Amino acid sequence: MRSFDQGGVQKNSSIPIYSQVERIVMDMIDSGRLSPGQRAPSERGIADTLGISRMTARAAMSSLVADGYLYSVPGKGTFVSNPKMRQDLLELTSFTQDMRKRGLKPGAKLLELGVTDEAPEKIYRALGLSAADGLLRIHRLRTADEEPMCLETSYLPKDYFTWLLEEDLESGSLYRALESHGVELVRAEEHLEATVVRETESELLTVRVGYPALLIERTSYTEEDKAIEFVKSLYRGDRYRFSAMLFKRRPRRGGLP
Amino acid sequence: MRSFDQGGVQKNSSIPIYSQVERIVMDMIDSGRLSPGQRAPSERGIADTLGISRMTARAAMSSLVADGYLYSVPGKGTFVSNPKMRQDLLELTSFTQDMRKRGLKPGAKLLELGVTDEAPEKIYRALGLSAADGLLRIHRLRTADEEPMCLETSYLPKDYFTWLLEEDLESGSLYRALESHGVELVRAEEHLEATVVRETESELLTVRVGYPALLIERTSYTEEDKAIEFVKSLYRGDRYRFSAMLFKRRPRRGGLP
DNA sequence: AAGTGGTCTAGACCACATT
DNA sequence: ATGTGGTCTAGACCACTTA
Repeated sequence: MRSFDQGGVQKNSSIPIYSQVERIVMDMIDSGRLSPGQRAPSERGIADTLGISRMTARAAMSSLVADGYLYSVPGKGTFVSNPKMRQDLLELTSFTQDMRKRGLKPGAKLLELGVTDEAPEKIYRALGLSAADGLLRIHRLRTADEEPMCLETSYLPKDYFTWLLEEDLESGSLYRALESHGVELVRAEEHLEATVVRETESELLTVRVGYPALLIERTSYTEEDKAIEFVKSLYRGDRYRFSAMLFKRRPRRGGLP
Repeated sequence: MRSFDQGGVQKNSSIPIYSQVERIVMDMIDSGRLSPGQRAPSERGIADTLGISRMTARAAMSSLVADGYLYSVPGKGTFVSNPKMRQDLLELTSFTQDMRKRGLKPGAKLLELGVTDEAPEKIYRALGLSAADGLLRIHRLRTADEEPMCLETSYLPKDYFTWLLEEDLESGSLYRALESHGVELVRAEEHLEATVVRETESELLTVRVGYPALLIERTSYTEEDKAIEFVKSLYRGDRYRFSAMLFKRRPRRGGLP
């Protein structure tokens, strides 16, 4: 357990001990002191060195296994995963974060911000509203490195978010604005389909009519499963690529042995 | 804890108790005895009724929370998630399974099956091979309800899979064939982008040139992180829609309080 | 024989919600 | 005051791998 000598955990911190242990192990991975394929400290080793219970050490390691950073082999140990496998390929991010992660500078040009009564019925349904409810519509051209990337139209229930009309949505992220008002989106359902650029969109995206484009519809939810936002985004096909990691479903046992 | 009266757990089964509890709770959800939004049995309640430790009951419930079937609210209880939230929207499936899930009848027309020396360098890299290695190429037109759905080209390392040349890949699934030979793919990385149908593809997909299409590239891996298969699929834009569920990354605390 | 992850127990204290 | 999930402890037994 030499590798653990340097750091310890604070037992009376507001941060759970297992979280502190997760961080310690992640730091070992990120700093390269633990390489892919290499064996991570054992649960008992961590517990002894840090003076904590094995179950607490195990909670930390299990969490890292669940997130794909480590994998465990019964009888042998816990090992560091291949980096490719632990890429967060399906994280809920804002356009701003997404572009930054791709190494591009995000930007926005506000095209429309207002209240509307007319929207496809699908949108009311996604937000759990009736056609009588008002909607806030935010229409923006999103840029990456100052070049047009996508056309984005967001819909939110008007009643809760009228304050958004006062917000600066060109320089700041909509998600940041929501969070600073205590609204946190934790889940989203996305549907992607291929389409082509139409005349009204052609000029704004600076590509010719008929150019390939990715149409993404996203419905975002809070922790309490309340739908807050419906976004329709039209990405230039030549500039945007969507990545995902798929996993085979873990069979849930418990039937007949 | 009335709701638990009927079933019990077998303490000496080879199936872990927490797995049995997971199954019991899932059955309550699937059968409708527990509805979305409703409170699930408490950890202590489960423990008392089934005569197990609370930590074991908690392991079951935490697992169901992690998988999105339940969500917990500290101080209040654990509740059944909205069904939409627990759809396995990003499961690794074969074309065959995917179409069946969409209620369509899958089919395949074998266009080419053979060994090749010439493939884009990207494919060798994805499979961890060198250009000197031989590749198996399977080119198929995939249909759904007898209508063209996508053009699919699969590449596999030749050395391990020459037996595939004898396989019936029109009526059967490639994944099924692999599994029956002990090769199980458990993870895949997918990249999606919008494109348009070109002349060579137009006739096979029975859509005109310039029609929107979704290009999907998938690299599939075994449990041991060995890349087995690279697939390039061109889906008709009007027939195929890709769905995904995104989650906000759980912040990993542990820095300064 | 020693070490490992996987499972399980019977308690405990906390912050928070509800009543 | 009671019940809830969240965290933590100090043990235990098992099946497995490695030496």
